Amino acid sequence: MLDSVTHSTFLPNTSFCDPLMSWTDLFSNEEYYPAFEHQTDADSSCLKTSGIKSQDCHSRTSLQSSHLWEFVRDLLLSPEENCGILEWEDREQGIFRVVKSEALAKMWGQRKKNDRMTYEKLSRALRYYYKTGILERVDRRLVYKFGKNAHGWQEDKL
DNA sequence: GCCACTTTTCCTGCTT
DNA sequence: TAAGCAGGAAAAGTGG
Repeated sequence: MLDSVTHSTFLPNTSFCDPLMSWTDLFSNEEYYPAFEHQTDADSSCLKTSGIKSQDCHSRTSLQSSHLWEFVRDLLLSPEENCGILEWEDREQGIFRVVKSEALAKMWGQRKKNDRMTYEKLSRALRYYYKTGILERVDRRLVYKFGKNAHGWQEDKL
């Protein structure tokens, strides 16, 4: 069964659209760039590009998902937008890695309107998903795996 | 207002 | 030794 949140919005060549003027627009705003001083110019450029791109989008996107795991999933399914913040380790098994932990936390914080969000807090929330089967533990740092209760991440089910 | 669920916050301990 | 990550406990937020 398709996940209504994801599928229509991450088809190839589908422009990213930010629903709440959320993170992409926020990152296109210079006010938010100081938070990314630790990142490379390439990262900032990528984020800024995403924001510009979002302005002419045509459809609502999944990044309005209310749950953290959906937010993470949607970033993974939108490689143009995650700017290398997340990447698949094993796409078929649902194993992924957080490459830029601080950037991910910042995005989530913007999404939740919480500028005190850190990766430490975000990762704590992710670890709670182990209990519910949405995520499975992988014994490697910054590596997670979608569990049996996670949906919408499988390529052949999109 | 209550309840269930999710997320946030703080803290401690472990690993790299 | 320091920094980063994992997990326990409790509080806060949210929606039904």
